Amino acid sequence: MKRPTPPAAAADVPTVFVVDDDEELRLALGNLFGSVGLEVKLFDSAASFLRGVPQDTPGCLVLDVRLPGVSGLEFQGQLARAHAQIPIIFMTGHGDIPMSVQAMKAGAIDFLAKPFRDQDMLDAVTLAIETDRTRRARTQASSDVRDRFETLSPREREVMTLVTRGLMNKQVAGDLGLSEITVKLYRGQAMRKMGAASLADLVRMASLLSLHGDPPK
Amino acid sequence: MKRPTPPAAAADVPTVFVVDDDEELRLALGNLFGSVGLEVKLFDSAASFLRGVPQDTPGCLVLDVRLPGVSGLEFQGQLARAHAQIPIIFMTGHGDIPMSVQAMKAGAIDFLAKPFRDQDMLDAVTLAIETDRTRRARTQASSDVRDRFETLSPREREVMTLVTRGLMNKQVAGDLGLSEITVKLYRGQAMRKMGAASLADLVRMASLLSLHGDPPK
DNA sequence: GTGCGCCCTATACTTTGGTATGGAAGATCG
DNA sequence: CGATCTTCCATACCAAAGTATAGGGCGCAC
Repeated sequence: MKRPTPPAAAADVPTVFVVDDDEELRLALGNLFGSVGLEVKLFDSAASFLRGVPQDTPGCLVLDVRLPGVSGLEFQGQLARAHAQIPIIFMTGHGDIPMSVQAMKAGAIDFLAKPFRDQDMLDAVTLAIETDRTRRARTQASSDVRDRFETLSPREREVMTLVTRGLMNKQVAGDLGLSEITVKLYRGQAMRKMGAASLADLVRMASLLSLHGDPPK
Repeated sequence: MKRPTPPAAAADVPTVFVVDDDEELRLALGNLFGSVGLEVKLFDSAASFLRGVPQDTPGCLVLDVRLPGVSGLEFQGQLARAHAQIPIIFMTGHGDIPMSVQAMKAGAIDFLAKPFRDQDMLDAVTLAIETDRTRRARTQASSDVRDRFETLSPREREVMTLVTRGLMNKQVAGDLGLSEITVKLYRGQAMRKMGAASLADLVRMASLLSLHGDPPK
């Protein structure tokens, strides 16, 4: 199994991660977010952020575009490639339009030019955290199902796939070269292991797992 | 019924709609898009675009931010409110970062500062058209299902809802105060009218219709 | 080897699902 | 008023799904 079921029950209080090499601004942002009751962690570079945040804490990232080492935009790309889906809010002192557009295309929540108004930053962070919360809820729901699916034996998986496609037991049997009674057996086991109370449930799980195609977008 | 089933078979050749008050640029863009085999229509204002494009032609909108009358950004908002989901590519000569960010947040495909490279514009348009094509395919698939769902009688709809939720016929009967045989009757009729070959199909249609909740995002 | 899990089947039986046919009551519309 | 639609039920019957019990063969790990 991948996820150790109780993943250390990561503190689910949302945290704002600030990455900026300007200490003064860092502290100012720390105060700003602290003043509205948010948890904050400050970093002076992308590298130290990576070092300091191995766990999967919910929250968002407030990132300066110009950083020592990799730029903010490059860092965004790295995170994306690593499938780290933390919402990002950019700040910049010397940005231009193409830069902001690139960041937004890559999924940034916002892109603020310095100096920005405190309220704009707070609004962006609020939205980012809400976004992260929603995404996490969805992700976990589907990964629960995925975990259960992985406990199925190969045959059980095949049967589940065909059954949720709408085939009758005898058709599944034909396709897999089995007898109908065997299909019934695996079908029942799949239902039990997946925790599906009905075929309808199982079909929805199959959808979540994209067993047939991705249409549900 | 809403959609008259055969909706005049709208020409499905993608069209680039250009809205800019600078005639010189309009013509240049017309040539550019024409040279790669795209259909193009040119407009000098948002109003004339609205007048000239009542149908739902697939394609994308290349829009100047600064326009006579409403601004490009306002126009984007208007289209969104009117549920016109045509992908938009902005152009601007005097834009700034907040402007571009606002446009991107509102779903613009790209935001190009003038002067831009022809290739950048073509890339953006290609992506926009692909986006529109995908969205249309999805939309139509679900609206077909929706049309069929509307031909169901109220009872048939109720039965379909409960059945696809995973209830057994007898449970549905109990919930609705019917006899089981009646439920079977409506269930069968619903399947036929919806064109579902199996319960699994029906469940997927129910998902598309959000009969139980929106989870599938 | 012994145990265990997966794979597969069979017999036997119950419960659901699904269809067909027929009939009855109320609503709506031309 | 008759046509049509929706709603509802019954009887009858068959197909499919689901469960239980009992087996045998295979591969892997202890």
